[in-house]
Amino acid sequence: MTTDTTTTGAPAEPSGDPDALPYRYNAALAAEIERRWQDLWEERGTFHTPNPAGPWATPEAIKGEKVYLLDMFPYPSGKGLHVGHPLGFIGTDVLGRYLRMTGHNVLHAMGFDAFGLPAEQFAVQTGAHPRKTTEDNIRRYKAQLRQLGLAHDPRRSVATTDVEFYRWTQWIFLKIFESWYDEEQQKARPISELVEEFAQGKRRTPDGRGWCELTTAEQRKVIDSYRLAYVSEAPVNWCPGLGTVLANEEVTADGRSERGNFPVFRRNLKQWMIRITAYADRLIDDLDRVDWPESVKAMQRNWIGRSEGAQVRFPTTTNTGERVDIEVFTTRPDTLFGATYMVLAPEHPLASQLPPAEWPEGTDERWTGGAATPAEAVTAYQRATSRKSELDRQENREKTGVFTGAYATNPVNGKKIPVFIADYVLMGYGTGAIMAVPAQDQRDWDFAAVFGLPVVRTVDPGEDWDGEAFTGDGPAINSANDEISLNGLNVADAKRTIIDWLEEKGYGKSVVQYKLRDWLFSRQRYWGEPFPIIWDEDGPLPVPEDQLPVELPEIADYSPKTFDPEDADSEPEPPLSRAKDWVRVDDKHWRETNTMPQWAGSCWYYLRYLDPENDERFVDPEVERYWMGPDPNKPGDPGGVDLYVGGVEHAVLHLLYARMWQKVLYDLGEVSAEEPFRKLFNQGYIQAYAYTDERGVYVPAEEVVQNPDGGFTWNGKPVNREYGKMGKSLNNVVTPDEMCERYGADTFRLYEMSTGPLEASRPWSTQDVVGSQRFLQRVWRNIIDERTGELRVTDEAPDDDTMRLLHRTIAGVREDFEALRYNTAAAKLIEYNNHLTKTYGKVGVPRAAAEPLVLMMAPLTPHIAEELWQRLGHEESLAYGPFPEADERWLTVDTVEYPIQVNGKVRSRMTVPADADNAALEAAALADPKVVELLAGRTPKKVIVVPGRLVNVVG
RNA sequence: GUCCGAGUGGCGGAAUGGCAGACGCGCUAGCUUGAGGUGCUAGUCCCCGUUAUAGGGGGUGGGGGUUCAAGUCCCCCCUCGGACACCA
Repeated sequence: MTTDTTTTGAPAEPSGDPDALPYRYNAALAAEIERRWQDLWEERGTFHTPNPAGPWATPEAIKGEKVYLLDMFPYPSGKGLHVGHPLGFIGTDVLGRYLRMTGHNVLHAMGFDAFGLPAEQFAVQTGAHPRKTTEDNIRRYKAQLRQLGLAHDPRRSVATTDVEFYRWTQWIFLKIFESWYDEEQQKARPISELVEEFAQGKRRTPDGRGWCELTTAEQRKVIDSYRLAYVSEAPVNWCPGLGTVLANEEVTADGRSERGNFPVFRRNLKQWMIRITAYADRLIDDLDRVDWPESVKAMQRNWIGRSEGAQVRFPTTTNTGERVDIEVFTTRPDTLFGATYMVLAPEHPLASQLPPAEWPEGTDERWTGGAATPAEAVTAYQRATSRKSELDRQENREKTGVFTGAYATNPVNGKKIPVFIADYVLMGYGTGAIMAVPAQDQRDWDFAAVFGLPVVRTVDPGEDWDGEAFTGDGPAINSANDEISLNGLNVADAKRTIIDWLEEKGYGKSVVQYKLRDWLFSRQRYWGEPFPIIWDEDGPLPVPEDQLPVELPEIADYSPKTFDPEDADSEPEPPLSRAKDWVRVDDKHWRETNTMPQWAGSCWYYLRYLDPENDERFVDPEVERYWMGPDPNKPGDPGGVDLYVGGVEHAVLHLLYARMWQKVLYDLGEVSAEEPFRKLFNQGYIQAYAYTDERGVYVPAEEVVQNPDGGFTWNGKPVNREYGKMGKSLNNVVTPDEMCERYGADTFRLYEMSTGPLEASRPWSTQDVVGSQRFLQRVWRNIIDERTGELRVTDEAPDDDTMRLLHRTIAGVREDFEALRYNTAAAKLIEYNNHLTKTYGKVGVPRAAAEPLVLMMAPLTPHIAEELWQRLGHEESLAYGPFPEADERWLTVDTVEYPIQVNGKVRSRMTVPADADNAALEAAALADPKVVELLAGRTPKKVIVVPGRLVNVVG
C-alpha cells in the first residue's frame, strides 16, 4: 500500500507532527483506502443482489430474509449535492449494510428523477439538449454518491428519462387509460369489460338508448367518460408565466405557482386528468394499514378531505317564476332547524337567476350593498369578487355579501329564509351553496352579526356557555316539526334521524364529499414523457403496446411558449406541437403534444429497481411478489417496500400519486402489493447558519468566527446570523466532496450519523467533524502501529471486564442499528474503544476484542472496517458478515451496584450479588450506614425494591 | 384559527416511569512540539461549602396533578417549527 508519499519507507522518529507518522489514519490514507475498496466492491459485484426470477434469475444465490430499502430518489440538479442531501442515503446504507451482515437479502438501489423544468430552462438559455444536461448531471451525482461508499446495486440504477424506463411509464399510463373504476366492486377494471356490459345491456347508456343504436363516435364518447385517464374541458390552473397548466397541488395557497411564483389563473382548458378521486376512500382507509408517521397520514387525510354529511334541497323561485331547488351540502344536517339564511358562492349559476326586479318590502339597508335593485347589487358584488385575488379573499376575513332579493324555503319548517351571495362560500367545494346556521357555525355567526340575521340555537350549549357559535356536542333543542323531533338527541343521533327523514320525504340524501380533485396530468413542456396517445376527430386512441416507446422528438426550440405572467387569456402551446412531422401520423391521426408531469416516473420507479433489465414486462410478477408482496404472516399487510426514507416535503404529492398508481396496477392484477410503501420514515434535514454583513450581503459562512462575547464577526466586522437552508445564494454550502477530501468518507458518514437521530433536523457544523475522525484514528491506532504499519493486536485473551463490556456493546449496538438509532450505536462503539485504549493502549489490544469492534463499525464506516478486517488477516470482505453476536454468559454479572434512595433521592450506593432477592436487597439497604443515619432510628413506612434498578426507602 | 411536532449544559444530543446530561464539539489545565494544527492525559450542569477532601442544596420552557419515584404519564399556559387554512 502507499500512504503519505513524503514519509513512505523507513519508520520516522516520533516527532511533534503526528501527521508525519507514515501509517497514521488521516485524510490522505482514508482517501486511498476508500478509493481502493470502492473499486473492489465494484469489480467484485459485492452488492449485486440476486433475484428469484426474471432476466436476472439466480434463485440459488438467495440467502436469508429479503429486505427492500428505498430512498426517495433525487432530482439531479446542476448544483450537485451538498452535505444535507446524503443524510437519508447514508442512513439507509447503514441499515442495509447491517442487515446484509446479519444474513438478509437486501435490495438497495439509487436512481434519478430526471425529467423536469430546470434542464429544460437551461436548454432554453444555452441551447444544450436537456438530455445532455440531464446526463451530465446524473454522472456528477453518481460520482458524488460513489465516493460516499453507498452499497447500492449499481446494475439497478435507473433514470426516469431513460427511454427504456419511460417506455414502461407510458405502458402503465395506457393501463390507466384502458381502465375504468367499478364503484360496485370498488376496483379498476379493463375498459373492455365495460364495453361488454354496455353491449349486453347490463349497463344503461346515459340517454337510455341501446348500445347498438349509438354511433361509434357516440360509443367512444361514453367510454371515454369512464376512463381513469380522461380528457376534460374543466377549470384548470393556467400559469402564463410558465406557459403551462399546473396541478392543484402545485399551486400555493395564495394562487401562485410553486415553481417560479407566477400568478395562476382558473381557465377552462382541455387537459388530461387522472381519476384519483375514484380512489379517495381507499387512499384514506388504507392509511390504517401502513406503518407511516401519523403526521403524514394526517396530511393525506386532510388533503383528501373526506367529510360525511347530507345534500339538502331548499326550494325557491327564479326571477322568471321557475321553481328551482338550491342544493346545499352540510355536515350538520342536525342543525337544519337553525338555518336562518342561505348563501351562494358569487360564481354560483343561480346567483344571477334569482334577483327579482325590486328589493322586497322592508329590506334591511345593510343587505343591499347600496344598490338600487337586487340584480345590480349581485352583479356589482360578483365583479368585485372576481377582481379580488385569492390572497385578498383569504386575508380579509371580514364577512361581506349582498342579498339576492330572493327567499328559499327551509324544508324542515317551511320558513322563508333570505338567500345571499358572499365570498366566504366557495364554488369549488360541495355544491357552492350553504345553509347558514349561525348558532352552530362561527363563520355564519360572524356573517349574521354583520347583516343582522337571526340566530336560533338548535344544540344546547349548556348554562355557562358565553361564547358565540357552539360547535360541540349537546342535546338538540328547538328542532321539531309536526312529523319529527330531534329534541334531546345528541349530534350523532340527530344527524341519523334527520337524514332518514329527509330521504323519506325526498328533501335530501346522505352524501360524502371530498376536497380531493382529479389529478391534472398534462403539462405543456418538452422535457417529460410523451403521452402514448394519438387523436382522430372523435377523440383519443391508445398507441398499441408494441409501438412503445413513443420517443420524444427532436425539436429546435424546447421552451414552452410563455406569456406575460398576468395575461390570463393566453392559450397554452406545447413545445411538441412544433415537431410537425412527428405530430402528424397520417391525414386523420395526430399525436398528443402534451407531456406528463414530473410525478409520473416517481409513481413507479421503485418497481423498476426490482427488475430493471426486463424488456418483456415492467417487472417480473414473481420478482415483484418476492420483494414487495404482502407478508402472509401479518394479516392485513398491504405489501410494499419495507422501508422508504425521505423528507416530509413529499407527504402529499408524490406519496399520494404513487399510492394511486400502485392501486390501479393492483386492481388490474399487475402487482401483488396494495400499497407501494409499507413503512415510511421521514428523515430530518441538515440545516446551516448563514451570515449577513451590515449591508445585508451574505458573507462566506466558513470564515465567520464567534467572539468570546457570543457575537459573530467576519474579517473583524460584526455579522448577523440566520438559520435555515444551505444554498449558494446564502454563501454557506458545504459539499460532501470537501468533507471527503478533508476527512474521508468514513469520517463524514460517521459524523452525519452521530449528530442525532435520523429523524431530527440539525445544524451543520464543520468544526465538529473532527470528533468523528479522532475516533477512527484511535481505533486505527489500537490495531495498527502508526510508525511501522504492523498489526498491534495480541493473541492474549481479553480480561473479563472487557468481555462484559464487549458483549453489552454488541447487544446495544444491534438494537440501535435495528431501530435506526445510529447516534447511540456510535456512542457505544466509542465507549468500547475508549475502554480498549485505556486497558490495552500500551500493550496492544487482544485480537478477540478488536475484531468485533471492526465488524460492528462496518455499517457506519465500511471502508476503514474492510481495510482493518483485511489487515487482521481475513481474505473475505465483511460485507456479508459475520456480525458479532452477544453471548448471554457475558451479559450477566456477579455483582451489581444499586443506588439507594431515601424518599426518592439517591443517598447512598451498595454493591450486592446480582442474584440477591428482594428481601436481601431490602435488608442490605436498611443496613447501609448512610440510610441508618438518615432514618435516625425511625422505622421506614415502606421499602420499594426494583430488581436490577434501585431500592427506595420511604421514611 | 385548526391539526401535528418539539422545548434538557455554551452547542449537537443521551436517558424500558427508577442514579439527568451517555457520546461528540467547544472550553480549561497539564504533557508533547522550535511553533502551530485534526496529537496525548485529565477536568468541565449551576449554587453553597472546604487549603484540598468530604459534604449540602437546586436543576430538563412555566404552573398544577398522578406516583414510593416524573425529562418521561395527565391537565392548563408560554415559546419555536411544520402542515392546512372561510372545505360548510
